[in-house]
Amino acid sequence: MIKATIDDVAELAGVSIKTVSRVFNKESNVRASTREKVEAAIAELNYRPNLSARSLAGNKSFVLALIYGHPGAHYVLDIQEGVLEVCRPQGYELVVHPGVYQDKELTKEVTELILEKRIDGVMLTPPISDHAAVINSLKKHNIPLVRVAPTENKSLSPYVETNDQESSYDMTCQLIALGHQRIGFIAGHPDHRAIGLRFEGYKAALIENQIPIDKTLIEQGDNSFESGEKAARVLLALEQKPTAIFAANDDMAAGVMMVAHQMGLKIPQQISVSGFDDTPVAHQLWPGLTTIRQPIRQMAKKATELLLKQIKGKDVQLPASILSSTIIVRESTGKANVKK
Amino acid sequence: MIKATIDDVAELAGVSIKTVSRVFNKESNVRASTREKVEAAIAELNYRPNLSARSLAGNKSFVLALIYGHPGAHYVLDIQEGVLEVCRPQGYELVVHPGVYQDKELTKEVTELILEKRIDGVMLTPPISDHAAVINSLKKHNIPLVRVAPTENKSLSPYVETNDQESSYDMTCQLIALGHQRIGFIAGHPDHRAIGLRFEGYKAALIENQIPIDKTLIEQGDNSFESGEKAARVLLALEQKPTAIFAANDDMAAGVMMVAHQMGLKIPQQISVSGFDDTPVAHQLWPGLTTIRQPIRQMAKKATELLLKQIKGKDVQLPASILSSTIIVRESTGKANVKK
DNA sequence: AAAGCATGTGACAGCGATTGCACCATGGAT
DNA sequence: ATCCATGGTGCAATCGCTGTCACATGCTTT
Repeated sequence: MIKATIDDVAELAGVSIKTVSRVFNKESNVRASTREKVEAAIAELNYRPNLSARSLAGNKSFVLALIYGHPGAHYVLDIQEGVLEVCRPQGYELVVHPGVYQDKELTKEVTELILEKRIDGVMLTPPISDHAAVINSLKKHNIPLVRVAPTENKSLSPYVETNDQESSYDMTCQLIALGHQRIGFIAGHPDHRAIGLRFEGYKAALIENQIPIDKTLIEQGDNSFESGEKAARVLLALEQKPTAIFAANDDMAAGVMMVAHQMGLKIPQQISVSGFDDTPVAHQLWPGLTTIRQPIRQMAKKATELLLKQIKGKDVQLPASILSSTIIVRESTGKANVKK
Repeated sequence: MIKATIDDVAELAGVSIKTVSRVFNKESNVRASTREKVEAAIAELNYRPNLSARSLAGNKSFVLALIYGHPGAHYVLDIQEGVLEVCRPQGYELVVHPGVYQDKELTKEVTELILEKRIDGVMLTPPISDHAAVINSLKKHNIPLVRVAPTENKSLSPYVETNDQESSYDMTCQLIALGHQRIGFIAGHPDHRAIGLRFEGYKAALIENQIPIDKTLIEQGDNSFESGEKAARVLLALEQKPTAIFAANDDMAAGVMMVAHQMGLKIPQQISVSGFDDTPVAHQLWPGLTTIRQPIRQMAKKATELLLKQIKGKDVQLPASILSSTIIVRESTGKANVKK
């Protein structure tokens, strides 16, 4: 099956190639009857335009780039598949690029990629969605940009986000409602600003409930399992142990559970644990981890729509949509075990 | 920074564009002095050929496709990044396509993708590496193909694989050495043939050690955590319980551990558990899961090299390289607790 | 009835590379 | 001295599409 070209279609339909082009690109000023003729010819020949020719002539590539940091394989893959789901049907292809936030070369890497591949639009995921140098370079080259969950300079580009802060506020309130007063918090990696908001939610809930914020209950993690373990060892060695620990992501929460198990603490009877992200590990742990699920795929889909709109020259309004996360209650949280 | 074209380079170097093209494509019959002049001009202008133009004229796309099934996010992402690491420096881009093995449309989907995007080469990962219809279609269209861990029709294309069977043989032997005689096995999803080999390794080890194969100790799973749970409930309810359970992947092993915990069985004192894959969950479980680590990224890199060789018209010899997996011993396995 | 204006369509020139072929040196074989 | 491979180089066509612009056509408007 050799591919038909625009000339074949034009000949079959008895029009010029320009008209075929117009029909294919849904331009206006084509008579309905002509359009139908052309469409029939397209269908009959199973015509697909040659992408390279299109790009070359039109100076577009029909390729989007997804620059991702590494907040976890499921997150990345979910985003990736969400993007594909939206962009493929619209004739756009996706190129992925794993980037390291701390890498000095990142900006150069991304810029080269964009220039060489003539990328039409770029999506940035956390933590790179807050990478100022990358964003600036993209803006300078005038590349349409959309960001997932940025926390800074939100006016620089359209974006999508979730109500992380609110969710962690809710989660904290829920723990308080279970009778917990000493709630430990393990913060995420400082580079990853979106995760930082989770800490704000925690604080807000304590304040709202007039529980003093005790700095000894707050540990800095870096999103890794190991950092969760380390923080848990500190928190659970306190004279006045917390009765609950809220980790800013599931991996760190898993670390907490590991330490609790090793110390022979019963979850949730002696210590409640909750996480954030609802990664698969959350329900594979024992007991199941109470956590917060983000609508990752939806965010990606929404973001892709915003990006394509920009590319097509439509105005995109800020601020972009906020999608809601959900608390998933499992067995790792329970009533506080307060000594009388 | 506006991109230089081949004409700019030719002018600066004082040669024709044809010669620039020859230099860039490392063709022969260029005088060394000319080559140097051109290379200097390329460097000075920071010239990068326009991909679209190259594709159009040369009828190549410089794009590879990775068609992946879903054996787990880490596996997929590892493969993906391994491929990128090799193909990018050689000027090839990657397009990813999540495919569902059971999807009737998969072959059509892949074929369309290949035809529309003029993909230069395709990589298939398990379980799609054994999808006969997809492979046939690719062969029919004469697209260079490489497969990761195929189990059937290995002569159809170059491939890479690991010694899954041998590793699970080793793992089983190790359990036997710890005194286990009743070793349960939870098999993987039947579509995923590579995982099937793991069962063969288990059987071989038993036979070698003259332990009768007891069908009641063998359960069918489907790679999911839940199927591991279900299988474990059956195995651990047996009158003659196994003293160890070997699951064909980590997720199922995690399910086993969950059930064991729920039943109050101590791991590994009362029941040893081992998995396969060394996914992150393996060391986040408590106790840490003894498992087998595959060199996923290396496989991807090797496979990409094989693919690019084919594309460039070099002969690739079968069979392809076998990379070794490693047993990772953690705390979930221990001496058998045999009743006297 | 003439002018003006949208609407519909096609001819043709690129886009920036590759590729086939012609051409010119050069040096060894005859 | 002549011829012929052979290495080295350039001209011009080509890939399949889009964008510009000119040109028809049919309808209002005066």
